[in-house]
Amino acid sequence: MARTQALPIQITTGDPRPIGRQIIDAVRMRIATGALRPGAQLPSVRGLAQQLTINPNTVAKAYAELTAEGWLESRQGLGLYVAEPRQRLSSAERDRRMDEAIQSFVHEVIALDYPPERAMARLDKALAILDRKTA
Amino acid sequence: MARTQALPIQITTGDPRPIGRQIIDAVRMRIATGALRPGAQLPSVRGLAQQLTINPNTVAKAYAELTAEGWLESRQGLGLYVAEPRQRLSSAERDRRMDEAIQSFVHEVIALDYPPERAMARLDKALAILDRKTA
Amino acid sequence: MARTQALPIQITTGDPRPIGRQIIDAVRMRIATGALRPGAQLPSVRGLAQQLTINPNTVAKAYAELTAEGWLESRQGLGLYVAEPRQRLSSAERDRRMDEAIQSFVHEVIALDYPPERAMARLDKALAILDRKTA
Amino acid sequence: MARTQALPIQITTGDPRPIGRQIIDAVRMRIATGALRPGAQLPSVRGLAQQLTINPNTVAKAYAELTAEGWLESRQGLGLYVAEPRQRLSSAERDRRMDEAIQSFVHEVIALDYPPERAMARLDKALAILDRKTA
DNA sequence: GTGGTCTAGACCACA
DNA sequence: GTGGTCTAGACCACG
Repeated sequence: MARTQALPIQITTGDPRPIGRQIIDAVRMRIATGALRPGAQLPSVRGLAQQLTINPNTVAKAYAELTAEGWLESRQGLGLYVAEPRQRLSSAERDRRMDEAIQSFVHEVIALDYPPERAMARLDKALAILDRKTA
Repeated sequence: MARTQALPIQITTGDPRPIGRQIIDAVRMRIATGALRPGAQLPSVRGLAQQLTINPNTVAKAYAELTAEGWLESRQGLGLYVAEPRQRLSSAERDRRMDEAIQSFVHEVIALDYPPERAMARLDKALAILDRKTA
Repeated sequence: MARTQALPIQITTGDPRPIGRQIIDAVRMRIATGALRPGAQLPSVRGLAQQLTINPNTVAKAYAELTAEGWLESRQGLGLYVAEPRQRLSSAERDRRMDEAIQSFVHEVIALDYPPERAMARLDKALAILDRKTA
Repeated sequence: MARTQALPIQITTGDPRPIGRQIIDAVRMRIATGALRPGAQLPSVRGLAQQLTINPNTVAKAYAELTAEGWLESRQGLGLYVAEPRQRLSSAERDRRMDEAIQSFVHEVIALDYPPERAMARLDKALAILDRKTA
């Protein structure tokens, strides 16, 4: 019955990502950093939609993707909960997709003519939030 | 393996990027790594379109974006040439866009539950191609 | 330009599966049996929706899931194509999902009090379509 | 490991099935394997609901479906008992529903690109629990 | 109350 | 022309 304290998901109009993706990223981030632990309940589709003043279908679609990816699990009629962590993708697929992310990042560094060392330094700092999930 | 002066731009059907973006990325990459030096001439719109068997409009649009970004300059009636390097974006804008790229990368690391150190190591290796432009 | 001959996807109102799922199953079946080979183009979202007289969004969602699962890949502005086969899920995840399917089947055999040997025989026959993909 | 006469029905939150279905499946399984024999009494609606800490309505609905299917029979004021086995569905209907189950299984084998022989082997093993009801 | 599915129609990016 | 995203509102199953 008790919600998991606050889950202040925010959407930003200035953000280039579609709002569904913002929700997905935000939820994954909270799980990865330990702000949302396995078993925690998520805000209801309708509730979050109302809070963010967006369409419930957009929230439902985001939750559906997170469920398909194994981050959440639905308990019929009760709501959605954070699932136990499990390895869903094959190593090859993970490496393939990381390859794409790396290529994309490299292309952006080039496009901005950004100093590679500085890019690495900033990225290293940004990844620090994942260091310990026992936040 | 060593790429020299020619510009063997390849487009890959399996690539998730739209082909216009593939061209842009490829040209910027060649300039950034020194494979294309300032003053070098690019293949004509029609020539490249024919070579890649794609729509000339797609090539023209890619070249237009590269020109707008300051990578290329057109010499009327002669064709497109690699421009002298210059700073186009403000520092603030560059930092803002690098921020976006970093956030995007971090989100992918999270989504894949990829070991951050390994991601950094692979990225570092990928960025090595930019180390010295005097290749 | 040329479509891959006929792709007579059918939806049945009597089918208990939602129509989106019917599309997904049908496309996967055609790929698995070799009726659709890697590189083949699929009917357009709007085209298939019109042919089946259903909403284009339903088709789009089905195609999106097939793309997320790695069966299809989209080429911007050109359409959707059958992707090269690749192993996307980890072995553990595949075994876990097969476990669920087996449990579900066993429960149905029990519910119908169906002779297990006969169930196995019929299933064996149904799986025969996968024997050689070079149909 | 060996299950005897008690009826230690368990519901699992990680199970994708709704809990009402879990109850139905569990009871049918126990009857099919002989763990529950004709004439045996089932836990009361309220008792089971309390034991599983779920809504009594859910238990009542599950029992109602099992009664409708002919697995249980109610003796007014005394409770619910396992019924004598009887053929409820026509052969045609049983075959039709087995068809659906088979199709569903085949679709999952395809979706997972799971080796058919291995799927059959695992299923055969899972069905072994039904071999002799005189366990 | 919860999520899951479907329909309808709009707007955008890409080619 | 293509797919991708979002909104709006309806109906169903589950608890």
